[in-house]
Amino acid sequence: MNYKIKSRIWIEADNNVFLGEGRVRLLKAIETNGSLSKAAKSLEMSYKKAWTLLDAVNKSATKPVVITSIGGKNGGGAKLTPYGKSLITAFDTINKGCWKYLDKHLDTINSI
Amino acid sequence: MNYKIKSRIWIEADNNVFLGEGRVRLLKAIETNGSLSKAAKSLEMSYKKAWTLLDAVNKSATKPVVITSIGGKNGGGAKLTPYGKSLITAFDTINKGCWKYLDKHLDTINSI
DNA sequence: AACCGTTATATTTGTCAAGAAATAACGCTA
DNA sequence: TAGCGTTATTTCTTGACAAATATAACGGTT
Repeated sequence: MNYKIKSRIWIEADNNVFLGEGRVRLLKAIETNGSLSKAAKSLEMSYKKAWTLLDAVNKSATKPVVITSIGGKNGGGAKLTPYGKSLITAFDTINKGCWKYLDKHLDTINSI
Repeated sequence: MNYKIKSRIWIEADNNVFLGEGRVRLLKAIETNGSLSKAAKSLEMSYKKAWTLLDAVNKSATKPVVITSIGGKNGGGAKLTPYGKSLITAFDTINKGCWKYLDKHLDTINSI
């Protein structure tokens, strides 16, 4: 049997979790749907859970990541800032690089 | 403020977690103490939790990792096999390399 | 002013995992 | 055979986290 190496990476700010895989997934869904409630639905997650995650992201970020608005033509919405989009890209790049590194070193384990 | 990137890696066998940071810490304590109960005490962990962890490791390993014995001169004990020792070393090496990789790419985040 | 689809928030309920405690089994020693 | 220090296992409790529910607030539209 062969082993597999898995990993989780996350970004902390001031000892609080700022961005992780789940939060990035949520940000991507917000970008796609333009609204927090639709994003939550698309991820089969409760609105409250999504809201709590997003709140945590916004509270620990150094610059705005998502802009939300209440009321108006379509009831409101949520939109990523350019900073938010850059964060997603950077996170994904680093994460994929990490997987690649681990894949490269898997034989260290399997050949013991 | 600067962000930090953190990570967790673990090894899976057949879709079950086999080795992670906590289990490696336990294996190291077993190596040091020669007994599971003493290892648990040194990590301020209940004996049962330690036993459950070790049981999971032994069940998903392809070769014996720890040999335990009941009764006898000193009541029994737990001892790492050479395979177990090699696993610890390999895990630590890969883990440190992963941290190094992430450190190297942290500025990607901080410079956005 | 009533309505709609949002964001925002509090409260309650349910679930699951960690922890504690108790007990059995084992094999050497004296 | 009684005692000792282990490993091994079951049962019960507790506490934290997840989920569900309810409600308020907002600002355009009709």
